[in-house]
Amino acid sequence: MHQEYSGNPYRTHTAGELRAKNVGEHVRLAGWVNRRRDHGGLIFIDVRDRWGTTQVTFDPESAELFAAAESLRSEWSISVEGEVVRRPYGNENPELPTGEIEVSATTLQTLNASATPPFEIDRERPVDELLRLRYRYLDLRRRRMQENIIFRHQVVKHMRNYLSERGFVEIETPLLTASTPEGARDYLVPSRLYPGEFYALPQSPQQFKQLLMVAGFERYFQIARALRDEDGRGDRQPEHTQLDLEMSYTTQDEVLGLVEDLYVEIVESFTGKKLLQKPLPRLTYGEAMDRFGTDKPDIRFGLELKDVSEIVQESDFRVFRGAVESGGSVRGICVGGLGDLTRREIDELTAVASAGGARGLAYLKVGADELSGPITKFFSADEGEGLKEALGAREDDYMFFVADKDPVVFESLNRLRLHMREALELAEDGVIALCWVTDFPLFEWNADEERIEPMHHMFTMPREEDLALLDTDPLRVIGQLYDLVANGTELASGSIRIHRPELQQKIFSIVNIPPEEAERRFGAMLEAFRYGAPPHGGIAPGVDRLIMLLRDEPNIREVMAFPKTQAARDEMMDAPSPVTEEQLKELHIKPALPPRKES
RNA sequence: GGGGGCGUAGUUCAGUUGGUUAGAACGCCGGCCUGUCACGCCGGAGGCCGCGGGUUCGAGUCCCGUCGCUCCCGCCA
Repeated sequence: MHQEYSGNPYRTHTAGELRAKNVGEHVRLAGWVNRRRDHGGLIFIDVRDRWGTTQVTFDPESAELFAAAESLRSEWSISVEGEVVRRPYGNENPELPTGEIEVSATTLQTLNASATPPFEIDRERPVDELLRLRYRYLDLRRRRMQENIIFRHQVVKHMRNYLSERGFVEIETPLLTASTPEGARDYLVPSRLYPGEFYALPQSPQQFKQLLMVAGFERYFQIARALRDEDGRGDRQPEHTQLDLEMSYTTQDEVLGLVEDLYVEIVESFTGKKLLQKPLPRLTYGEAMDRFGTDKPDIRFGLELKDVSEIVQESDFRVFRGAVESGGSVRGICVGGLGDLTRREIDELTAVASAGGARGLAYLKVGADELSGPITKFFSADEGEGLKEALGAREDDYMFFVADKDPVVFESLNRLRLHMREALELAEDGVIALCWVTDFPLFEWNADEERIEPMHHMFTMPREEDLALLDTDPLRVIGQLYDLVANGTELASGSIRIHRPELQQKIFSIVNIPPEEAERRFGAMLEAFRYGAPPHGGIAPGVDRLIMLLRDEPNIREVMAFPKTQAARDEMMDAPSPVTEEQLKELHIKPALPPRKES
């Protein structure tokens, strides 16, 4: 793509576009000195800008120009003028799109010298994270980061176009809003005009987008920042970006179809990756748990869970029998290709399962005729055959079992399954397995606090056919909830919302929020619903995680321009940082602790 | 809040059983070089071994503490 630079004093072309057809043209390039190769009587400078690099040559005919070229150093900002010439025969560089030509310099302008960079910009080599973040503007100059950030722009632009074409309106919602505790910890902003009171930065624009449906925009979206004051992870930052969207008079199928088409388009037109399956498979929550032990299944590989409770409920193995008798289950997965596991390896796998809560990991190895392993003796021949058949086990396979309450069994076998994915490299590179998980329970039981909690949030509409259950057995109510999952990570989460105030009130009472509190926290929404709020629903796909997935980046920092450290610091701007006493005074704040010592 | 890994030259790292002058590569500086593109060759500078304490005749190395980065658990609707 050639942009028009007429009248631009710095450049007539970018450093990525010149080809053999430009030979003979007089051009001007602007960019950084990527590399200088000084041959004494001939100097090569690679000029780098966002679009590529072009080799510029300086010969000693003009002593002044040549001397100027000799003084150039890495990362100096220059503008250079000259003639596009074909490289001498045999000196083309096929690695470079501009490798057939070079620019023979006639004038050189140093726009700005550069200090020696703290790390090498032109080399893909690991650099300490802290250093990268402290000099993020230099880190971002590196090819990989340039590509990631530009790729991100293209995907987001596609999202904007896709939704705009379909009648969606992009609307900004406030950053300064009210705290609604529950869920993640809020970032708080003290108010100057209201002593002792605080704004909160939004964890999501949830209430605003529902209010926009009441306001009649019908189709809303926003590339929205979501902020949460929780500890970081490789895929979690204090602020992340969501494609937040909401529709009126819609259904679950419509929302799923809209997002599915968008994501299939994105994967197919922006990457060389293969979608495992399309249309995207839809699993109910129950099915996902039964088959994979998680509501975020990685369906790129098998090793599915099988319930063997019935087979072992009368076996001599007390651990299994007891689990079934006390209302839990015994489930297993069958794994091939492990060879003969050592005691130590078994211990490692047991530790993996234990991390999920299991008190142990039982296993049987399948031989030609018989089973082996420490628990073999507890099972009759019929039971052994039953287990093999249930798990589809063949000779040399290992069958692993966990017996406990269902949540523990699921979590432990899920972890074991994911461990096997890494250990046996079961997930094929370049394949993206997108799937929908639907029909989540509306509520879950919080055993610690002995109360009912919303699984997603309290604005989720129950399934029509389950409305009656709200009064009798709320834990059995299925919500119109859906998640988009890719290779085992959650990419999006959404629901059809409640739009009638009396139903919303009922939900509040089930999760034990008294009317006064509901009024205080969600008053605006309850009030709004009284004015003919239309049925509506939406979803909020995470942008950062999507880009990570598409770019094969292992960390969310690689797809964000200015991320924070794991300890939530901005090392470049030095935030958070102390403020003046005046500022605090204006905000009516007195720190209870002395400020952090400078290190 | 808890657990693991890491912290040595500007950068990425090596550094043996605790041993005398702490190394390499890249980068940087100087010199030479007219076809390189990770240019080459010669020379040079560059170290609070994260910080503090301890053990020892002697600590980059062992011990305690602390700070930072990172990965994970908790947490994250």
